Amino acid sequence: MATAGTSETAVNGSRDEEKATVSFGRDQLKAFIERIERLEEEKKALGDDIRDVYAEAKGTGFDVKALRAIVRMRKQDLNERKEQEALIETYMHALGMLN
Amino acid sequence: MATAGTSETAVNGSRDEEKATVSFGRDQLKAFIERIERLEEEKKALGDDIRDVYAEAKGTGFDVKALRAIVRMRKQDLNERKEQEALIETYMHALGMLN
Amino acid sequence: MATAGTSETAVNGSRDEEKATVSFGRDQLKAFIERIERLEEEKKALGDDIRDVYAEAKGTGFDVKALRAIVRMRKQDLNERKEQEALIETYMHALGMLN
Amino acid sequence: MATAGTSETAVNGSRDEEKATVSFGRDQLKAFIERIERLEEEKKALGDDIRDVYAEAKGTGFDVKALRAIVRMRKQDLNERKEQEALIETYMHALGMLN
DNA sequence: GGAACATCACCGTGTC
DNA sequence: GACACGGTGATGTTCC
Repeated sequence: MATAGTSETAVNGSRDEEKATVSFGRDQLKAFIERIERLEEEKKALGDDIRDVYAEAKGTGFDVKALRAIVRMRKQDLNERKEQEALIETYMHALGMLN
Repeated sequence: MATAGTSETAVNGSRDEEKATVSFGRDQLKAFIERIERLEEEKKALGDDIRDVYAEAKGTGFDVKALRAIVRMRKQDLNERKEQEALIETYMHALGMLN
Repeated sequence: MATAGTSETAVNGSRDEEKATVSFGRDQLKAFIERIERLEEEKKALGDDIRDVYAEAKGTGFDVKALRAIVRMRKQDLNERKEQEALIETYMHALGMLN
Repeated sequence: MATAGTSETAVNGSRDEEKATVSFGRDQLKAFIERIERLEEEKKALGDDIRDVYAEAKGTGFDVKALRAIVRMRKQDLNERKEQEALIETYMHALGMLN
């Protein structure tokens, strides 16, 4: 199949058909771009909301960095977390940072 | 102000008040965490939607990498315009034309 | 003192003096910019070197994420680290993530 | 491949070989950490140098914010040029003019 | 599974 | 000295 949005000359087909195809490709492209941009705006808005919540929590005395750590850990699988911590301990031990 | 979530003994106030404060801190913490997690879920869902749109566009023959480039550039253009404006402000300030 | 690089007309002084001042300002600006850019290049190069070392370590079987954690911890003051961890534990406890 | 730093028992090989391997792992780990820390020190020193240059420029009357803006823009110009070239490649690819 | 890319969090700096 | 911003580094994701 031809790549959408390209302007390679069709071997067969009338000029009108080609024009219609190209136009359609352009409209389609525009539609996709707009859908994406719309979604990204909403996504950004949510990101801003999250920032605001952290800010609000900070305003009531919570430590943002620690909050983020909590959220991160809750997202993480328990086993993963333990494995990672064990590995770090191993390295620390090798470096004499423990004991 | 004291850091929320710590349990240092208040100089004044009954034990009950303290308990209530700690409990309230806990509830507040839960509330913040849950709000954040809720928002992050929605954000993730939007990310997935965006993915889907790209996938759909790809399915109709568009080149995803090029699409991403277009979206990126349109975003950069906006940013740059804002940056330019901010820069003009800065220069005007440096030249003593503001303030 | 006048702001360097600005072109406000000096109240006293010949046009030649002014021209010389402006030129000097320009040269000086150029010099500063170049010094900064030179230093930033070197800084970037070191950043790249660090990346390379991590990559090499990874190539010999080390876990990069854990290595980074180690480096971070060695940089951090011991007390700081403990405080942060204690705070996180407090939050985790409040959320029933411990016990 | 086994993760470096773990101490899983080798299926073959004497205990001595294993010990040697572990020790080597430790030495290797130390070496990597130290290389990284050394590089980070140098990097930090350069960061300090840059700060000093800005401070010096400020001392001779330049507006630091404006200076930073200039440096930033010059960097962006470079990046953009590279981005443009990459973009052209992408488009050519999308149009089937490459490959 | 590795490389490139986009996003995100952290930190240093400047400001008020 | 707290807040805001910009720069930088790290993480997670996508593509090959």
